[in-house]
Amino acid sequence: MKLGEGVEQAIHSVAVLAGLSEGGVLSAAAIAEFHGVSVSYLLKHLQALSGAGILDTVPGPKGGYRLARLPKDISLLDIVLAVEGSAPAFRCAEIRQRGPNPLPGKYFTKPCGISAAMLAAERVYRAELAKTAIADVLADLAESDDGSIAARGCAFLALNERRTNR
Amino acid sequence: MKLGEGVEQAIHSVAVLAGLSEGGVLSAAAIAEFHGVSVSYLLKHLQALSGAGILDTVPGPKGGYRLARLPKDISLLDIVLAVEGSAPAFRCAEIRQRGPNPLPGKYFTKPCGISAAMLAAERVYRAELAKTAIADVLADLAESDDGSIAARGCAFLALNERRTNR
DNA sequence: GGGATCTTACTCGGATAGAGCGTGTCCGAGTGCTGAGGG
DNA sequence: CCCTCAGCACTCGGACACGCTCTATCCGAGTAAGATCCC
Repeated sequence: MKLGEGVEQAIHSVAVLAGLSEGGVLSAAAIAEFHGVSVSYLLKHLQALSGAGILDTVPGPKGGYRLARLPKDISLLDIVLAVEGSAPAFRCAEIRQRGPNPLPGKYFTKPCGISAAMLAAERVYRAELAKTAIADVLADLAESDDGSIAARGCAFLALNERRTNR
Repeated sequence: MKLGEGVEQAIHSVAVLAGLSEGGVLSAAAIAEFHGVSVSYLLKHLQALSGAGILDTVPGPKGGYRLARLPKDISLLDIVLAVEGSAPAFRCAEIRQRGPNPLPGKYFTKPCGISAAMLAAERVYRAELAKTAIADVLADLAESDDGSIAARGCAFLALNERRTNR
């Protein structure tokens, strides 16, 4: 029951990317510097997000990343699944079918009740994450912020945002 | 986002232990054989359950494990937390406070909205697990079972259950 | 002066080492049973 | 025959290697910008 550290980096990266204007991109190096993390490592997760269709990439000089969808259409679940993989956390190995005197498989047509309960809890978890979009997170932040955090973000964007003709 | 393999073993072990009669115990070796898993490894998790107050241990020859509470008072969450630890899956490292131009900490009195959303989802997950008790799992199994699975379990218990005077 | 072309520098992308944690195993401490010996 | 006591075998408990995933890093392929050269 542990989430990798890259999840936090990925979510924050998406949040920052949500702040740039139409047609603007941000290089991975800039995002990494803003968060004080390793560039190479952040790239790994940005690539995962790109592969999942959450981010678009612009290659070449003056290239970088930008959102592929609107912030309101990117949920936390999308990001978590892209980075951590979509495999369920609980995997039933059907150990009840092992042991010295295993029953024929026909008696185990119904999935294990334990597995069902665990997966049900996981569905609830994912549903909760799916309810929260990046746009919601930004809205909550703007509400509690007196302007300082937003100002720092804007200053960073003004310095590092790149316009692209595509 | 991954649960250890021991969680499944632990839950099934508790389910088996729920089937023995008042005052009966089951050795770790018997449980491991029934599930076809390593004895030494299962012991690790049984000890965790014991330390969490879910199981009682009876030392010495003819000793073993038994439930410390009624099956209806043991939730899946109890078992998962005992085996996996109670630390939250998502840990906020506050990377938004890092980087080249960090703001003073006083601007970050409110917890990170991202962290709040992730932890909220986790609370929902745990609440769902807490709703399901071992007794519920056994009841569901008895409902879909034609008797074969229960019969195998009873045969195993009759062979390996030990009476203790304590 | 304008346009095409070549070089160049910068970007992302995938393949490659190292660390931490889960997995699997082992040996030691503790305890109740069991048998022998004495009363 | 019954009680006491010592030995013992079996149990759980904690300490010890191994493998895999996550973390962190490097080098290579691709591309658009910019300078250069020709018309």
